Amino acid sequence: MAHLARPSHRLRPQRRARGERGGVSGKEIPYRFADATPAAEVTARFSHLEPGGESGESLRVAGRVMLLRLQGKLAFATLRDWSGQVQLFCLAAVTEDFEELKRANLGDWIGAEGEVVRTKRGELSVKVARWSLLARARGGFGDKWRGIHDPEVRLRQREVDLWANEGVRERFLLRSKVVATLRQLLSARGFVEVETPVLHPIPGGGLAKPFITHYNSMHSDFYLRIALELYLKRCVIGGFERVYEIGRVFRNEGTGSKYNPEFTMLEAYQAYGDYLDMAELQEYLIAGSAAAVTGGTTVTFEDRPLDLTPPWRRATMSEVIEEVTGVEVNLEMGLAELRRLAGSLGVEVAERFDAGQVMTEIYEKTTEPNLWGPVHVMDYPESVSPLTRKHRSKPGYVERLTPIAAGRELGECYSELVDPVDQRARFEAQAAERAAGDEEAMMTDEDFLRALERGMPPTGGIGLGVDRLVMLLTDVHHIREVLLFPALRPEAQRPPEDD
RNA sequence: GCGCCUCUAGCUCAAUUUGGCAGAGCAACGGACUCUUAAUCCGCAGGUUCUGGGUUCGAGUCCCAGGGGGCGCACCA
Repeated sequence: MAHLARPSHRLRPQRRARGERGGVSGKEIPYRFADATPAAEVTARFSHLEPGGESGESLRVAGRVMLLRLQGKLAFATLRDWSGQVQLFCLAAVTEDFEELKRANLGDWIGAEGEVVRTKRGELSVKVARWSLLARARGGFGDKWRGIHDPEVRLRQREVDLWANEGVRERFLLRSKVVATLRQLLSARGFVEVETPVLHPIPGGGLAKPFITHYNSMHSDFYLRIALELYLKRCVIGGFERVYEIGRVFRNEGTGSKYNPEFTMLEAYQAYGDYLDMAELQEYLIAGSAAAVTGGTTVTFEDRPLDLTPPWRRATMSEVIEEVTGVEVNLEMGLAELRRLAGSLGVEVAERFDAGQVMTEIYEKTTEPNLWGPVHVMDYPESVSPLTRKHRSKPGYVERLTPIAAGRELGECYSELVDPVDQRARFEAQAAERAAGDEEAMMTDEDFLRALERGMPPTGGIGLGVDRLVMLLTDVHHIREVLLFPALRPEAQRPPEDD
């Protein structure tokens, strides 16, 4: 925000002018305000009260003053709590400390007690007999009609955004419902929720650059987890046949409209299942979340309808590439031909890429953003999937499938690699990649290999990007809109206030 | 990291395409008002136009540099 750079003494006249109404300061702030009725409940319970009607029933409400309409010996305040809004109707002859109440600031928290009435103009109100100031608000909270649009304030001072701007609280409430719904849906299928370490001695389970931290008492560096996978698989080996975790993972990457360095991942593993079983589970979770928060399985995204009703179409990577580009692409044609095709499609590929990496690059650049879907894209090349089991019938491919909706990858489904010998070979291939300069390649995890040697049954796994799912369901196009406190550059040093 | 855009009152925004006294609404402050709904009305304040430099008789406006912010690209989910 531009004015942060301005010397503070220039701001002082305005700072002084704001929030300086003195009267309410005489009120003592109580330690509690019990038994408040939520505004939404007041609205519902007295919906049949006629204009001008008096309910004869007194109750207490509490919330934040959003608007004040002062009218001499009358005053109206719009009070907002978590559930909704209700009007306070204050009369000089009825309301204790009436003159004090008129000096409330916008943003103040107030608790009030009085009879529920409906005004002559039809607004359901609490006719305030007694009231308490619960908190004073100081500082500019934006235009009362248009709110605050400065992204710098909205994101760095999210508490302001949450109450000053329409729809923001609702979006985060919806996010909470989505997460709760995912837990219910998984629980209904017998999945057990566990919590695994965030600090990893070796970052595994995905391809990404990790954050490094230091554990003093162990005199060694640890990594913030980039995935949940390896510990969850060890739970399966230990006998948790259906297990999941919803947790934060961390990847040392730039930010963007779809990227935040920490994000919330759901991973679930199901013994005796394969990637097709997991595709069904994905649909169940995604469509179930949509139904829980929107009432249906068709959502609107970017003004286009998106029907998430299961079952979704399944198509191979080769099929969808050909549909979108008109060009046939597959591993069988070999590295040289794949490179030639990539060039003709305008896709740049690194020197060290093998056939599978080139094919995946072509898919991600040309095809995925153009798949409205929803569709499950299946049969990925083996070289880009080091923890996935080889395809049962197609050499060079693995049993991996990604649910795509609105051109976005929402998650992953796998037939998990359960063979310790194969797994060791994949780790060694990754080590070679790493030696060749790929910072995202995996490190060999001997603990995990030893676990696999204890015996892992055929297992299906899924990953689901919770943030992206919420974006899809709320029709927002920046991940910051679904993260309460997104990663931001540290705030510019503000000159000290000298008053 | 590279490209494009942007920065005016506490907030939201104006300020003749092509330089000519920096404005409005809301908020704040003082006042009026017993049924308001972004209440209304009267009054009063509030500005280093992000910073620094340049061109010019004159710069919010044009040029250069720096800073904050946004959006694309790239790595990634």
